[in-house]
Amino acid sequence: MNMLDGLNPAQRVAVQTIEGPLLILAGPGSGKTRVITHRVAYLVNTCAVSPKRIMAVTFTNKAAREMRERLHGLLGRTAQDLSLGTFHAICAGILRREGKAMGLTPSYVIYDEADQLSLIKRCLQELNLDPKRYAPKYFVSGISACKSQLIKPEDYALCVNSYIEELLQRVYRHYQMLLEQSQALDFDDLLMRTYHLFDTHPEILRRYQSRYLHLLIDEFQDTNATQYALAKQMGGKYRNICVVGDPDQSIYSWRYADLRNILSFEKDFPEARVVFLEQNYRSTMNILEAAHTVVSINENRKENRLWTDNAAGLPVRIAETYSEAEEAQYVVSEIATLSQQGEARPVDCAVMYRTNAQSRAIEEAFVRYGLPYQLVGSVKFYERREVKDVLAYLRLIHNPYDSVSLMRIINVPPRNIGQRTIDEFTQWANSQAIAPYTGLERLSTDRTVSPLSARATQALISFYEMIQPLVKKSTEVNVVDLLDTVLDVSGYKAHALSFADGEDRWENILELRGIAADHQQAGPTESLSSFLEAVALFTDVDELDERRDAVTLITLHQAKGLEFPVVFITGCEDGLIPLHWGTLEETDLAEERRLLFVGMTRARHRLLLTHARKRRRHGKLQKCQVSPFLADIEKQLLDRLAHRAVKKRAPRRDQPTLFEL
DNA sequence: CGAAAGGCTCTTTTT
DNA sequence: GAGCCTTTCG
Repeated sequence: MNMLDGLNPAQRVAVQTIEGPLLILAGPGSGKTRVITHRVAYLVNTCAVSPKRIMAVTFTNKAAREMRERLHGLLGRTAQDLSLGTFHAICAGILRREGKAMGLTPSYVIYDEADQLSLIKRCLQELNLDPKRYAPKYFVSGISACKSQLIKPEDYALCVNSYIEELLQRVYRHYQMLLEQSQALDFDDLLMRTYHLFDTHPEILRRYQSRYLHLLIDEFQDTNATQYALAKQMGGKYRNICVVGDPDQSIYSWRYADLRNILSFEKDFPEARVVFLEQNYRSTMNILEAAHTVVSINENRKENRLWTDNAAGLPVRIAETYSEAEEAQYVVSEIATLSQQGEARPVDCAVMYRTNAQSRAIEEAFVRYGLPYQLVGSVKFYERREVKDVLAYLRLIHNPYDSVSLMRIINVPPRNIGQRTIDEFTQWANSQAIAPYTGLERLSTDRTVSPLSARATQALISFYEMIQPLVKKSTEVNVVDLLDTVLDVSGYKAHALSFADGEDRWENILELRGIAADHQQAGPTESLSSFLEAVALFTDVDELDERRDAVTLITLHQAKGLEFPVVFITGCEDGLIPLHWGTLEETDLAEERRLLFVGMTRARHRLLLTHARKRRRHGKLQKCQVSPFLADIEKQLLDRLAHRAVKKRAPRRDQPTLFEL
């Protein structure tokens, strides 16, 4: 099969330019995915490059999985040999194999944001800082900012300018110390520590550099400085680095993605070739024009003028509603009508919003109408209490130094280890400069060292004596058996079931058990490891099920990379799009425009933008104005529906409510 | 010492 | 409106 079939000239150049650095600027709907997969297939089939020598980096796990599936179709079994995943997943693997060189155990655990937050709180406590005065979240994001730019605590010490920065420096240093003690890495560490591993161990870097003949990075506009530095390291030998992205779709600067990466790629690699993919195959001309207007207002853009052969299509609709409830009704009734008329099935439709909080009203309307829907990532599975608890047991068993997990479950279910006991115990462990688990170990060998009452000491020792045999067992049995034993021995099963919603909790635990069952390939330790790693890096977009005939409810951010025949963007109001909150931080209007651009360009045939006059926010009813971003769109592209007209289309809810806004 | 109830604050986007 | 923390009660 010829890998160039069905590609336009620009796409062919993007596939065939395999020597040296290459920048592919790919607008929305320009066949980017096709180009990337065909490029990899071209390298393997036509240029005889071994799949083992190709690394492709995607933004989400889902994108990685889909790419592997497509490549499996083009290449067959050998697609398994490609290194394909997110930066985080790839780095997690490298550190699993090579971390020993810098004192990292292969059973290290990955801390998610909740774990980070709880560790930060512990830092504040140990540094005698009042968490009410200094928001823990501030430190989480400050540390993340540092790590995204390869700034270590000692580097940061050099550029401290204010008291709060001084505090950040101290918290950062302490936090890193605790992470190390816990043999744990946060998301940013996965990247930063891989960079430092390569930086301090040239022999390891050389191995990876020599292995990867070709490097391909997707969604390059949303990479941070650390990720770019990693790419330069790994591609340093052959310089066959191909980056794909679109500056207009950069929407993660709040996560410290750095647009400069893509804007200055040509300066960093003067020999780079640049390919523009400007033909859009996805959207109607009206949709494309309207979306372009929104983003074209931005200054300092790299103009990428999209065009399409598609028909003008329907005008973009802007509909005003009275309240968010009416907005939701309108959306649902429009979808119901389209569905009845056979114009679109529910699965063809997506409802997008800026904040997750908005999904609630929409969801209610779907329930009321009995229309099937699929909510992406709102009640996050891996954030459920019971799921986190059970995972904490497994993590602790896998890596007993993991102090966050230990603290989480030491008294869950209740086993008479109260806050006071915990505080005194931690203080004692800290004074001995040992990890909490080591402290438990010591107490059990010699309880006379205990600073606590005999009763408290006994409770701690009992906990240790429950966990320790499980640690041994974890190297002998598979994940599912281990999980079953944990649920039994710890009393967690009974604990979960004892709640009013116990059945639901147990269901979730069983679901987790099912996921664990998928990881039983290798030996016990490896499968536990791979299960915990997969779980840590999993995100909610990953579970979007395209086979169900249901409407997708999704945030604008999560919608990146997806497409739907019919798209609703709700809450197109000043304050929501663009989002602005208290006085704390400034709104990046350019990024807000890009976000709306991303949302609009997800639509193939129909695009409907809705805004409400009144909306509940922060528990208060607020008056809302239409988003200023819509003002510049030319009138002939639009079909404006005033509130009165909307009301006729959106029949009243079939159940009476107490308060009509 | 631990559990339950009430008061408090804070509300963006996610690997 | 929700989750977190503190207070109160057992």
